Amino acid sequence: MKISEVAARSGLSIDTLRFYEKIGLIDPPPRDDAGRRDYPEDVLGWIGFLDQLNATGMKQADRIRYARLRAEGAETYGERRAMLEAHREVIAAQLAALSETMALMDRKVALYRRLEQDHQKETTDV
Amino acid sequence: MKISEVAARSGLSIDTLRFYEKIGLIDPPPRDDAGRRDYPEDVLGWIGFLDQLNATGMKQADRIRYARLRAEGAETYGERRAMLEAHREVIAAQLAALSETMALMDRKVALYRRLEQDHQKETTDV
DNA sequence: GCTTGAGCTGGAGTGCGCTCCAGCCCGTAA
DNA sequence: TTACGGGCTGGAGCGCACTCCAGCTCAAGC
Repeated sequence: MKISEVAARSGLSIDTLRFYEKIGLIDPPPRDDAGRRDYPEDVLGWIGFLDQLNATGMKQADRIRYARLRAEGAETYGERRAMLEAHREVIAAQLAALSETMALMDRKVALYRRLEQDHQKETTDV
Repeated sequence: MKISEVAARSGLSIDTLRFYEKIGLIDPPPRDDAGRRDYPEDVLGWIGFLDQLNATGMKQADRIRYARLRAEGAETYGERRAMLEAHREVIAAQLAALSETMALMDRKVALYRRLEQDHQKETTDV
Protein backbone atom coordinates (compact mmCIF):
# COMPACT_ATOMS: atom_id res chain seq x y z
CA MET A 1 0.00 0.00 0.00
CA LYS A 2 1.39 3.40 -0.96
CA ILE A 3 1.85 6.09 1.62
CA SER A 4 -0.90 8.24 0.08
CA GLU A 5 -3.38 5.40 0.50
CA VAL A 6 -2.37 4.77 4.10
CA ALA A 7 -2.79 8.48 4.73
CA ALA A 8 -6.24 8.53 3.16
CA ARG A 9 -7.42 5.42 5.00
CA SER A 10 -5.89 6.19 8.38
CA GLY A 11 -6.62 9.87 8.61
CA LEU A 12 -2.98 10.69 9.33
CA SER A 13 -1.12 12.98 6.95
CA ILE A 14 1.75 11.69 4.82
CA ASP A 15 4.13 13.83 6.83
CA THR A 16 2.82 12.38 10.07
CA LEU A 17 3.27 8.83 8.78
CA ARG A 18 6.91 9.51 7.95
CA PHE A 19 7.32 11.30 11.28
CA TYR A 20 5.85 8.32 13.18
CA GLU A 21 8.28 6.06 11.38
CA LYS A 22 11.18 8.31 12.27
CA ILE A 23 10.36 8.30 15.98
CA GLY A 24 9.72 4.57 16.06
CA LEU A 25 5.93 4.41 16.29
CA ILE A 26 5.53 2.61 12.98
CA ASP A 27 7.87 -0.06 11.64
CA PRO A 28 9.81 1.06 8.58
CA PRO A 29 7.89 -0.60 5.75
CA PRO A 30 9.59 -2.41 2.86
CA ARG A 31 10.37 -0.32 -0.21
CA ASP A 32 9.46 -0.93 -3.85
CA ASP A 33 12.04 -0.93 -6.67
CA ALA A 34 12.00 2.83 -6.79
CA GLY A 35 12.64 3.13 -3.06
CA ARG A 36 9.11 4.11 -2.14
CA ARG A 37 7.39 2.83 0.98
CA ASP A 38 5.05 -0.10 0.49
CA TYR A 39 3.03 -0.62 3.66
CA PRO A 40 1.48 -3.93 4.72
CA GLU A 41 -2.31 -3.91 5.15
CA ASP A 42 -2.15 -4.47 8.87
CA VAL A 43 -0.45 -1.16 9.53
CA LEU A 44 -3.94 0.35 9.52
CA GLY A 45 -4.95 -1.67 12.57
CA TRP A 46 -1.84 -0.59 14.42
CA ILE A 47 -2.40 3.05 13.50
CA GLY A 48 -5.97 2.79 14.73
CA PHE A 49 -4.74 1.48 18.06
CA LEU A 50 -2.14 4.26 18.29
CA ASP A 51 -4.94 6.75 17.63
CA GLN A 52 -6.94 5.37 20.49
CA LEU A 53 -4.00 5.60 22.87
CA ASN A 54 -3.41 9.14 21.63
CA ALA A 55 -7.06 10.18 21.94
CA THR A 56 -7.09 8.94 25.53
CA GLY A 57 -4.07 10.98 26.45
CA MET A 58 -1.14 8.58 26.28
CA LYS A 59 2.06 10.51 25.68
CA GLN A 60 4.24 10.08 22.63
CA ALA A 61 7.12 8.72 24.73
CA ASP A 62 4.90 5.99 26.17
CA ARG A 63 3.43 5.07 22.81
CA ILE A 64 6.97 4.76 21.49
CA ARG A 65 7.89 2.59 24.46
CA TYR A 66 4.91 0.33 23.77
CA ALA A 67 5.80 0.11 20.08
CA ARG A 68 9.36 -0.85 20.95
CA LEU A 69 8.20 -3.55 23.36
CA ARG A 70 5.85 -4.88 20.72
CA ALA A 71 8.73 -5.15 18.29
CA GLU A 72 10.67 -7.21 20.82
CA GLY A 73 8.11 -9.99 20.80
CA ALA A 74 6.91 -12.48 23.39
CA GLU A 75 9.45 -11.57 26.06
CA THR A 76 7.67 -8.27 26.69
CA TYR A 77 4.08 -9.47 27.16
CA GLY A 78 4.24 -8.69 30.86
CA GLU A 79 5.52 -5.17 30.40
CA ARG A 80 2.99 -4.43 27.72
CA ARG A 81 0.17 -5.71 29.88
CA ALA A 82 1.38 -3.53 32.75
CA MET A 83 1.38 -0.48 30.48
CA LEU A 84 -2.15 -1.16 29.33
CA GLU A 85 -3.34 -1.77 32.86
CA ALA A 86 -1.83 1.53 33.95
CA HIS A 87 -3.44 3.29 31.03
CA ARG A 88 -6.75 1.69 31.92
CA GLU A 89 -6.59 3.47 35.25
CA VAL A 90 -5.83 6.77 33.54
CA ILE A 91 -8.88 6.29 31.36
CA ALA A 92 -11.03 5.42 34.36
CA ALA A 93 -10.02 8.68 36.01
CA GLN A 94 -10.78 10.60 32.83
CA LEU A 95 -14.20 8.97 32.61
CA ALA A 96 -15.00 10.08 36.13
CA ALA A 97 -13.84 13.65 35.46
CA LEU A 98 -15.77 13.83 32.20
CA SER A 99 -19.01 12.59 33.75
CA GLU A 100 -18.68 15.18 36.45
CA THR A 101 -18.06 17.99 34.00
CA MET A 102 -20.89 16.73 31.82
CA ALA A 103 -23.24 17.02 34.80
CA LEU A 104 -21.89 20.50 35.48
CA MET A 105 -22.59 21.54 31.89
CA ASP A 106 -26.17 20.35 32.31
CA ARG A 107 -26.63 22.30 35.53
CA LYS A 108 -25.14 25.43 34.01
CA VAL A 109 -27.21 25.17 30.85
CA ALA A 110 -30.34 24.85 32.97
CA LEU A 111 -29.25 27.84 35.01
CA TYR A 112 -28.67 29.93 31.91
CA ARG A 113 -32.12 29.00 30.61
CA ARG A 114 -33.68 30.38 33.79
CA LEU A 115 -31.48 33.47 33.71
CA GLU A 116 -32.41 34.11 30.09
CA GLN A 117 -36.11 33.91 30.91
CA ASP A 118 -35.78 36.29 33.84
CA HIS A 119 -33.70 38.66 31.80
CA GLN A 120 -36.22 38.52 28.98
CA LYS A 121 -39.05 39.41 31.33
CA GLU A 122 -37.08 42.16 32.94
CA THR A 123 -36.25 43.83 29.65
CA THR A 124 -39.74 43.49 28.14
CA ASP A 125 -41.74 44.56 31.25
CA VAL A 126 -42.45 48.27 31.12
CA MET B 1 -5.86 36.91 48.83
CA LYS B 2 -2.23 37.06 47.72
CA ILE B 3 -1.13 35.45 44.50
CA SER B 4 0.91 32.81 46.34
CA GLU B 5 -2.18 31.70 48.23
CA VAL B 6 -4.30 31.54 45.10
CA ALA B 7 -1.57 29.46 43.49
CA ALA B 8 -1.42 27.08 46.45
CA ARG B 9 -5.17 26.68 46.66
CA SER B 10 -5.90 26.49 42.94
CA GLY B 11 -3.03 24.32 41.86
CA LEU B 12 -1.99 26.80 39.19
CA SER B 13 1.49 28.30 39.34
CA ILE B 14 2.01 31.99 40.05
CA ASP B 15 3.28 32.42 36.52
CA THR B 16 0.21 30.76 35.11
CA LEU B 17 -2.08 33.02 37.15
CA ARG B 18 -0.38 36.12 35.75
CA PHE B 19 -0.43 34.58 32.27
CA TYR B 20 -4.17 33.85 32.55
CA GLU B 21 -4.74 37.44 33.55
CA LYS B 22 -2.71 38.68 30.60
CA ILE B 23 -4.73 36.67 28.07
CA GLY B 24 -8.06 37.59 29.63
CA LEU B 25 -9.02 34.36 31.39
CA ILE B 26 -8.98 35.92 34.85
CA ASP B 27 -10.13 39.45 35.68
CA PRO B 28 -7.30 41.74 36.75
CA PRO B 29 -7.66 41.77 40.53
CA PRO B 30 -7.46 44.96 42.61
CA ARG B 31 -4.01 45.85 43.94
CA ASP B 32 -2.90 46.60 47.51
CA ASP B 33 -1.01 49.77 48.48
CA ALA B 34 2.26 48.26 47.30
CA GLY B 35 0.79 47.41 43.89
CA ARG B 36 0.46 43.69 44.58
CA ARG B 37 -2.50 41.65 43.36
CA ASP B 38 -5.22 41.04 45.95
CA TYR B 39 -7.62 38.41 44.62
CA PRO B 40 -11.25 38.06 45.69
CA GLU B 41 -12.17 34.68 47.23
CA ASP B 42 -14.45 33.73 44.39
CA VAL B 43 -11.63 33.60 41.88
CA LEU B 44 -11.04 30.05 43.09
CA GLY B 45 -14.45 28.92 41.89
CA TRP B 46 -13.85 30.46 38.51
CA ILE B 47 -10.41 28.86 38.22
CA GLY B 48 -11.93 25.50 39.13
CA PHE B 49 -14.45 25.88 36.34
CA LEU B 50 -11.72 26.88 33.89
CA ASP B 51 -9.80 23.77 34.92
CA GLN B 52 -12.78 21.60 34.13
CA LEU B 53 -13.19 23.15 30.71
CA ASN B 54 -9.47 22.68 30.16
CA ALA B 55 -9.44 19.07 31.35
CA THR B 56 -12.27 18.27 28.98
CA GLY B 57 -10.44 19.68 26.01
CA MET B 58 -11.82 23.17 25.52
CA LYS B 59 -9.29 25.33 23.73
CA GLN B 60 -7.71 28.42 25.22
CA ALA B 61 -9.34 30.65 22.60
CA ASP B 62 -12.79 29.35 23.53
CA ARG B 63 -12.19 29.67 27.24
CA ILE B 64 -11.12 33.26 26.62
CA ARG B 65 -14.25 33.84 24.57
CA TYR B 66 -16.39 32.47 27.39
CA ALA B 67 -14.58 34.62 29.95
CA ARG B 68 -15.16 37.71 27.83
CA LEU B 69 -18.87 36.94 27.44
CA ARG B 70 -19.12 36.43 31.17
CA ALA B 71 -17.60 39.85 31.76
CA GLU B 72 -20.24 41.40 29.49
CA GLY B 73 -23.07 40.34 31.78
CA ALA B 74 -26.68 39.39 31.20
CA GLU B 75 -26.74 40.24 27.51
CA THR B 76 -24.60 37.19 26.74
CA TYR B 77 -26.54 34.46 28.57
CA GLY B 78 -27.68 32.97 25.28
CA GLU B 79 -24.23 32.82 23.78
CA ARG B 80 -22.77 31.32 26.90
CA ARG B 81 -25.45 28.68 27.05
CA ALA B 82 -24.80 27.83 23.40
CA MET B 83 -21.09 27.41 24.13
CA LEU B 84 -21.77 25.10 27.05
CA GLU B 85 -24.27 23.09 25.05
CA ALA B 86 -21.72 22.67 22.28
CA HIS B 87 -19.09 21.65 24.79
CA ARG B 88 -21.52 19.17 26.28
CA GLU B 89 -21.64 17.40 22.94
CA VAL B 90 -17.85 17.34 22.76
CA ILE B 91 -17.75 15.72 26.17
CA ALA B 92 -20.40 13.19 25.18
CA ALA B 93 -18.25 12.16 22.21
CA GLN B 94 -15.19 11.87 24.44
CA LEU B 95 -17.11 9.71 26.88
CA ALA B 96 -18.08 7.36 24.10
CA ALA B 97 -14.51 7.14 22.81
CA LEU B 98 -13.11 6.58 26.27
CA SER B 99 -15.54 3.80 27.10
CA GLU B 100 -14.63 2.11 23.87
CA THR B 101 -10.92 2.36 24.51
CA MET B 102 -11.43 1.23 28.09
CA ALA B 103 -13.12 -1.92 26.78
CA LEU B 104 -10.26 -2.41 24.35
CA MET B 105 -7.73 -2.15 27.17
CA ASP B 106 -9.62 -4.86 29.03
CA ARG B 107 -9.66 -7.14 26.02
CA LYS B 108 -5.97 -6.59 25.37
CA VAL B 109 -5.02 -7.13 28.99
CA ALA B 110 -6.95 -10.41 28.97
CA LEU B 111 -5.23 -11.39 25.75
CA TYR B 112 -1.81 -10.66 27.18
CA ARG B 113 -2.60 -12.75 30.25
CA ARG B 114 -3.32 -15.72 28.00
CA LEU B 115 -0.25 -15.07 25.89
CA GLU B 116 1.92 -14.85 28.99
CA GLN B 117 0.64 -18.19 30.25
CA ASP B 118 1.23 -19.87 26.91
CA HIS B 119 4.66 -18.34 26.65
CA GLN B 120 5.49 -19.44 30.20
CA LYS B 121 4.47 -23.02 29.42
CA GLU B 122 6.40 -22.99 26.19
CA THR B 123 9.63 -21.84 27.79
CA THR B 124 9.44 -24.11 30.88
CA ASP B 125 8.37 -27.29 29.02
CA VAL B 126 11.43 -29.35 28.19
C1' DG C 1 11.34 12.19 -24.88
C1' DC C 2 9.25 15.49 -22.10
C1' DT C 3 6.15 16.77 -18.65
C1' DT C 4 3.69 15.78 -14.58
C1' DG C 5 3.12 14.22 -10.18
C1' DA C 6 4.03 11.22 -6.39
C1' DG C 7 7.45 10.15 -3.26
C1' DC C 8 12.04 10.84 -1.08
C1' DT C 9 15.44 13.18 2.49
C1' DG C 10 17.16 16.27 6.08
C1' DG C 11 16.16 19.97 8.41
C1' DA C 12 13.67 24.21 9.62
C1' DG C 13 9.35 26.18 11.26
C1' DT C 14 4.83 26.37 13.80
C1' DG C 15 1.19 26.85 17.42
C1' DC C 16 -0.15 25.98 21.86
C1' DG C 17 0.17 26.62 26.61
C1' DC C 18 2.75 27.62 29.61
C1' DT C 19 7.51 28.51 32.24
C1' DC C 20 11.55 30.96 33.27
C1' DC C 21 14.48 34.96 33.80
C1' DA C 22 16.67 39.58 34.79
C1' DG C 23 16.25 43.40 37.08
C1' DC C 24 13.40 46.08 39.78
C1' DC C 25 10.40 47.63 44.18
C1' DC C 26 8.76 47.19 48.80
C1' DG C 27 7.48 45.73 53.61
C1' DT C 28 8.79 43.03 57.59
C1' DA C 29 12.04 41.03 60.98
C1' DA C 30 16.67 40.84 63.36
C1' DT D 1 19.37 49.76 58.83
C1' DT D 2 20.15 46.29 56.37
C1' DA D 3 19.10 41.83 54.74
C1' DC D 4 15.55 38.91 52.96
C1' DG D 5 11.60 37.23 50.79
C1' DG D 6 7.74 37.97 47.97
C1' DG D 7 5.81 40.30 44.24
C1' DC D 8 6.19 43.14 39.94
C1' DT D 9 7.10 43.74 34.62
C1' DG D 10 8.34 42.68 29.84
C1' DG D 11 10.11 39.51 27.19
C1' DA D 12 12.64 35.27 26.02
C1' DG D 13 12.56 30.24 26.07
C1' DC D 14 10.63 25.62 26.12
C1' DG D 15 8.46 20.93 25.12
C1' DC D 16 5.30 18.64 22.52
C1' DA D 17 3.54 16.91 18.37
C1' DC D 18 3.47 17.73 14.37
C1' DT D 19 3.86 20.47 9.62
C1' DC D 20 6.18 22.54 5.94
C1' DC D 21 9.90 23.24 2.69
C1' DA D 22 13.73 22.91 -0.87
C1' DG D 23 15.62 20.25 -3.87
C1' DC D 24 16.04 15.77 -5.52
C1' DT D 25 14.63 11.00 -8.09
C1' DC D 26 11.78 8.26 -10.71
C1' DA D 27 7.88 6.14 -13.46
C1' DA D 28 4.12 6.67 -16.38
C1' DG D 29 1.11 9.01 -19.75
C1' DC D 30 0.76 11.90 -23.81
